Amino acid sequence: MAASTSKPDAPALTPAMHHILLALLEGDRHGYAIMQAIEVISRGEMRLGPGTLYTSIKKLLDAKLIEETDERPDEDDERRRYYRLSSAGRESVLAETKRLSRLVAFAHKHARHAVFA
Amino acid sequence: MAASTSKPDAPALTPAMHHILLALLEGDRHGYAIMQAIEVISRGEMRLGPGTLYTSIKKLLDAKLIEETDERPDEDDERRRYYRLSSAGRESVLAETKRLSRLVAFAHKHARHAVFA
DNA sequence: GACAGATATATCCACATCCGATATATCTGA
DNA sequence: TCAGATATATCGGATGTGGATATATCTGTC
Repeated sequence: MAASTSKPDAPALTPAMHHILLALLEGDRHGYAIMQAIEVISRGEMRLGPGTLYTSIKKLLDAKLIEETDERPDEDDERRRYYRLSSAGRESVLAETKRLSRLVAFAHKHARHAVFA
Repeated sequence: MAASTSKPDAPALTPAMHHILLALLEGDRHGYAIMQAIEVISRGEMRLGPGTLYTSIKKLLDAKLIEETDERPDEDDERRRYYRLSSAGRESVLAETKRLSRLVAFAHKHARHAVFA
């Protein structure tokens, strides 16, 4: 992955990592819920298998873009491990959003007669 | 790559393939020029090495998302091989743009106080 | 005309990423 | 009690990426 986010040496996001951060932008979630949220957010166009999901979570933890939280809702399944965005993770996903919005703008500029949602 | 474009069984685009199609949306180009255009379009955040570049071009040709053209400017370097978007390639890059614009909109919706370019 | 450096395509290999299968265990509802 | 969904985790194979290398041509300069 050659792409890097806006910060000088911010770790580049893979598509899987990007989607996980997006899911957490909406609120703290545990792994399995992140997987389901990604399917909803992407309208079923992005699906993470358990392999990609948990290895990506591990890498995001190592990069300190997400943190595991102690807080959990009442009557919760004790197997669940909850994650939240760190401030670096928030910056990272917003930088990636900015990067993608430039690509979208570029496509708009050069595509005539195209309709976008 | 689990993501698929809007068409029922359209081939999923890797980030490298996506950027190549974007470069060709601007106009017909040869391989090396595609590489340079991607660097400009992405503001240096995406760089394809020759390995990724030429293997991705080959896959796009196989998938019939791009075609090699005979037409070339006068006084041209004969080593160059020019490519253009097929109509399927055009649909594909616009579908990918639509997909990404939804992710951008999602991030906007859930990020407060964030500024986007 | 010789030369350097950018241009241009192409392939190889190592590494990163991704996906499905598998494993294990718990929760929920019938 | 049982089935199926939930939940985390790891493994191996397949795919994607990036840098090194190779070869050759073009351009400008001395």
